[in-house]
Amino acid sequence: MLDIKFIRENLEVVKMAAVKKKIKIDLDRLVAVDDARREVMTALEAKKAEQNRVSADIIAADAVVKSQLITEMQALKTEIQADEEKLKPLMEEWKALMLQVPNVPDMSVPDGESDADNQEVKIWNPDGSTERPAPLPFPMKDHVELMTALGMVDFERGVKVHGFRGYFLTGDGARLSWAIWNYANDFFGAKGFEPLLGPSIVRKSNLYGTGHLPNDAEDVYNTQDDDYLIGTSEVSTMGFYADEVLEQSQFPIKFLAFSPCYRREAGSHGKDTKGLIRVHEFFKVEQVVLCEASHEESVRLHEEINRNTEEFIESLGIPYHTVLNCGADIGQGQVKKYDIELWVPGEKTYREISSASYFHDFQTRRFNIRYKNSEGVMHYAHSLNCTAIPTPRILVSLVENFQQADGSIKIPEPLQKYLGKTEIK
RNA sequence: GGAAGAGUCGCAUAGUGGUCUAGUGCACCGGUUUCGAAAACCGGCAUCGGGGAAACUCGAUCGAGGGUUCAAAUCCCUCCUCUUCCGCCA
Repeated sequence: MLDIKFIRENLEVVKMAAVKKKIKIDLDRLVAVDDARREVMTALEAKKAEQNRVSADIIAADAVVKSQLITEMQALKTEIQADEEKLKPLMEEWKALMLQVPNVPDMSVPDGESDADNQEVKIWNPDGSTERPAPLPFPMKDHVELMTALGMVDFERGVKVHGFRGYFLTGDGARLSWAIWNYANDFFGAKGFEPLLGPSIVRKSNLYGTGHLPNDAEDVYNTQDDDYLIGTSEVSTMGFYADEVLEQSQFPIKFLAFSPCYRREAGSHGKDTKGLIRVHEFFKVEQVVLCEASHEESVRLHEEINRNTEEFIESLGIPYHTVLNCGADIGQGQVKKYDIELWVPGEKTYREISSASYFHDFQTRRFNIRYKNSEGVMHYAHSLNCTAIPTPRILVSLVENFQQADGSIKIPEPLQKYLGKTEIK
């Protein structure tokens, strides 16, 4: 949500933002509706002021004058009701349009038509080279073959129980997941993140707050009670402080949230039909940050949380690159986004593992999360988030990159103590 | 799932149709006093929206949304949340 005042005063900037993000919205219509809304509101408020004034007279008046005034007010009431009826459809259209307005992307966000236009800003390899990794020096297996052979995953029974994209993690697949979660908790905990386990069934309002609704409705599961399953713990974590006034001294607030994540993956039925890359239900450890309303602070923390995840991946020794997402590949509320993508030898390409975004006050306006600064002035906080680690997707790169010629998997050093062994075979 | 009670400004509370421009206490901020502090006293102290250069002004907000009324914190309806009790349950 942007401030209507900002939209009116910077209309061309917001129009450019919509073009850059490939979002279709009629901003001239919004301004016209806002004009009409203001006009009706001004007339309505003048009538209410009159009503309030005469109300005071009615109390003091004698019986004759009183009944006369009441008759007058009955007529005024009809007019007020008529204005309110006029205002209703205007407000509905106004709100619907306001929910569509994109946040303005940062100057540094490149133009582009799709994720193919994201800019690679970094390539990292354990050996220090900055080239794409070479093929493995032996006939390699993909993660489906590897993990099935090692009893780490059971797709057949997963599909039997859940259907398309169903899976069970079994044996060392499950153990490795626990090891990753525990390692992530320690790793990010050492960076000042406070663990948070919250609801994964939430009220609709939280998805409007994060910006997942109204635009991504088809990708979200809901329940017969009109509650929704979260696609990321960002949703419930942002809701944590909804409608609250925080202290500036609390900032930056850093949560490490962990939750199951549910995504319908509508519109991607044909993609990634095998394996653990794209599933309906997964788990994710997520960095969620609230800070003071300062662009510089948002930028600083954005770089920081993205770097946190890079460091986590580096500690595991998995080749990755980082991309700066282009305008078409960043969400409605996001100002700027980096994706970290891990090398998947079986596909000879990088696959997204993490997404770091900042929103300025786009989300906190919708959630009504504010704080008083040192001068006692109320501000909306800024919000950011970045994936710490998703499972099981991380397993794909992990097992494929660490596979040995004999089909066993070497375990990265930091995970060994959490898993209790140095290899899976 | 059932029953009863409750939701008022950061906190605690008053307020059963018009004198509520929502009172009071605490907390907080400024001042007087003091060597300094405490206490006391004086003053300030919600948010959002419209108009205005500003002083200011108008409106909205008493959990949310509707309704009754000339007029609603107050009456009615629906919903949400919390508390207590019963039932069920990990």
